[in-house]
Amino acid sequence: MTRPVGDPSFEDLTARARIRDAAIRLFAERGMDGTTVRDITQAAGVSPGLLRHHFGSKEALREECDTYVLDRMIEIKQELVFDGKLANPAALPSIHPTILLYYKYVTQALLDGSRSAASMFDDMVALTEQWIAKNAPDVSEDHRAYAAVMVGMQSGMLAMHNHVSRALGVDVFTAEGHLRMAGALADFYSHPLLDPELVTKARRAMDALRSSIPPTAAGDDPAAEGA
Amino acid sequence: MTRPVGDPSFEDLTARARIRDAAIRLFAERGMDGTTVRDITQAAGVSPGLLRHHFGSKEALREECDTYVLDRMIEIKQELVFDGKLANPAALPSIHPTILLYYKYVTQALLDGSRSAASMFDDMVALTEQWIAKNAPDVSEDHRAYAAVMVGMQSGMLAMHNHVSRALGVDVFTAEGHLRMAGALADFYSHPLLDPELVTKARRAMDALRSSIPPTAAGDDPAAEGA
DNA sequence: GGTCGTACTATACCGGCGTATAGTCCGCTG
DNA sequence: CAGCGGACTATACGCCGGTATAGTACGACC
Repeated sequence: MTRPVGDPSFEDLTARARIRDAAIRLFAERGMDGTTVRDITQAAGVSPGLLRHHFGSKEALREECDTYVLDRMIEIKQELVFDGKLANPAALPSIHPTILLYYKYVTQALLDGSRSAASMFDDMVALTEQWIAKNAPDVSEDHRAYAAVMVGMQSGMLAMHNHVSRALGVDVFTAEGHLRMAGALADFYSHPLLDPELVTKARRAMDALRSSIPPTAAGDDPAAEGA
Repeated sequence: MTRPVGDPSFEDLTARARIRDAAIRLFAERGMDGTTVRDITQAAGVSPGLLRHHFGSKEALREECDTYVLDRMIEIKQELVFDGKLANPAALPSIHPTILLYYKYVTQALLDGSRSAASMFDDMVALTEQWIAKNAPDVSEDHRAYAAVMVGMQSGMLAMHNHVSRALGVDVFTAEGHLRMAGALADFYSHPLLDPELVTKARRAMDALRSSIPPTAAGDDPAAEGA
């Protein structure tokens, strides 16, 4: 009831920090819209008014959580790189369990339309594109699309974490589940699944289609939804 | 204002069908929680009460939309396979633009926690697992995880469609954008990105970690959120 | 032609939401 | 000790969500 705090550093168990931490956890779990101000303050053990007093609004709190989580993430990663504790980022969560929560948070933030998370996404795409250009330029002719798809798939898989977890029988946001997922991911990256010839044949068919498609398409187009 | 209908088959422009179609479009666009009953009925050009009259509740409407979309999807795919119009499912959207809307819908349904969509996900994982066991058993030792990750990545990437689209400069839910995405995806499947030796080395490090991890982990664990 | 069922509207209800405001407690400073 | 400011609570306001209900228009059937 009265908020079980784990191991907060001493000067950080102020009510303000408790609200922020509760918000991060709840935003990560249920998303921004799925979390009410009252949920947060109840989890933090304070009154709803205090949230407004400290943060002004729910939106402002969200932005503060965004920057906080993002800062902490790069902080943790740099720290680990400094200590040289690991070469493989996939193994990171098993060392620093809090980062799994942050992964979850950022994933949700992407779905919720957070601008900070979106720009982080863009940064990752840019970095991936550079990495490909330098280390594996032959994997695709369209480096940009390749990078975007890769980042989108990785973050998207986390967005589907409950379904993936259900299929796996393990929560991918636990160290154990995350490792299993990372293992499959490694296989994915290292072994070609499809025959390249078959793919180029398919691509040729796609190219043929591309020229012959009607200009209209679905999506947010208000027309063109048939029965 | 009064609902621009595209090309509904005649007996299907009943108000009931209009409500369903509007709901499908709005659910796909904004998700279940982001769409209000009044939004739907306004888009369908009817009064809010009529939704309740025909469907009973918003939740019941959602379920009907779910089954409708899923049925239509397999119907369309079977039809296309029957006609032999294509061998490559990635090119499908350019032929049948409505299916892009359905893709979007199912993706959102997965995020919204729809049971029908979840069981569709499970089916796809099972099918993928079988396919791998038969056609590419050497890509991984953990066929289940590989299949789950693969399906999760594909559907998840669509969940991140706005971010991927932003990075690409094209909406991936248009025929043009979808083709570009599919192209990158094909590269992804056909060319190994990482050196297998490097991966097996990383995997060995992961195995070492797996035995030495603390039993606790983040996620929905109420404790263990540090400062 | 009366009645009955169905499609449909108008409007009200109730709860939960984010937010605003008034007020209390309390440690610090002059 | 007076008072002042920040942390914090209690409570209320306005809005909007899904839902419920009463009522209307109209075609079908006996």
